Amino acid sequence: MTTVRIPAGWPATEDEARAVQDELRGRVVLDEPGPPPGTGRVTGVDVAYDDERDLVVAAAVVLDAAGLAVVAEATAVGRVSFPYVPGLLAFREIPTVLAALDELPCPPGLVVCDGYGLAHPRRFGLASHLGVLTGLPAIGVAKNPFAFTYDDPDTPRGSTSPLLDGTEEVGRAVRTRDGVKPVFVSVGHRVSLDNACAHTLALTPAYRLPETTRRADALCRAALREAAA
DNA sequence: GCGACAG
DNA sequence: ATCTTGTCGC
Repeated sequence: MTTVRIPAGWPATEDEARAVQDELRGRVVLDEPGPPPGTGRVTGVDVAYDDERDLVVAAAVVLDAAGLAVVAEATAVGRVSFPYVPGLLAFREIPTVLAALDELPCPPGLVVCDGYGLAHPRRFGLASHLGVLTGLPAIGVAKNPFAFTYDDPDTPRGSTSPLLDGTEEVGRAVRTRDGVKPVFVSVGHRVSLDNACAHTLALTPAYRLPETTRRADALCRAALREAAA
C-alpha cells in the first residue's frame, strides 16, 4: 500500500473547491456511449476513514466484466485532504483514490464510483471529477438520493425511474433487487446514462450494490485496520 | 433565514 | 463515513 501526500495547491476552502469544480466541469465528455457492459474490465473504487488518526485509505479493485472475477487490487493511504461537505465529497477522496488507481498493474477500464457524477449541485460530482482527471470512462452509483427527487421504481429488478433536479433528469433510480431500495446511478465521464444503468445491472447479480463497490469497500476497510494498527 | 444534503 | 449485538429469515 503506497502513501500519498495532499497535492500542492489543493483547495483549502469551500469557495476554492467550488471554483475548481466550475472550471473542470467544462471538460466532462457526455457524447460517448462508453464500453459495452459485460466486456473488458470494470474497476470499483472506495474510501474508508479514521478521523481520529487523520487517515484515509482508498482501494481500487479490477474485475473482469464477464464473470466478475477479481483481476487486480491496489490500495493507498493518505491524510484527510478536506472536510466532508455535501457537494464537495470529491476533494476528500480523490488524491488517495488516484494513488490507488496508479498502483494497479493493469488498465482499469470503466471506473465505478461510490457516489455521484452529473447528479450534483454543479453537475460535477466525484465520478465526473475522477473521470476528467484520469480520462477514464466513469459512472457514479450512490446509495442515497442526495437532494434529488424520484418516484419509486416498479418492484422487479431492472425497473428504473428518473432522478430529478426539478424537471431535469440528472440520473436514474435503478432497482437492482426485487422490492429492495434502488441505487442511484449517474453519468460521470464518457458514458451514456443508458449504458451506466446497464453496467449497474450487470454488476448486481446477487446484491443491491455493484460487485465493484462491494469489493472495493471490503478492501479499503481491511486496509484501514492494518494502517491504523 | 433555516434545514437537508453523496461518503 | 463511523459508533455497534443480537436477531429474524432464506
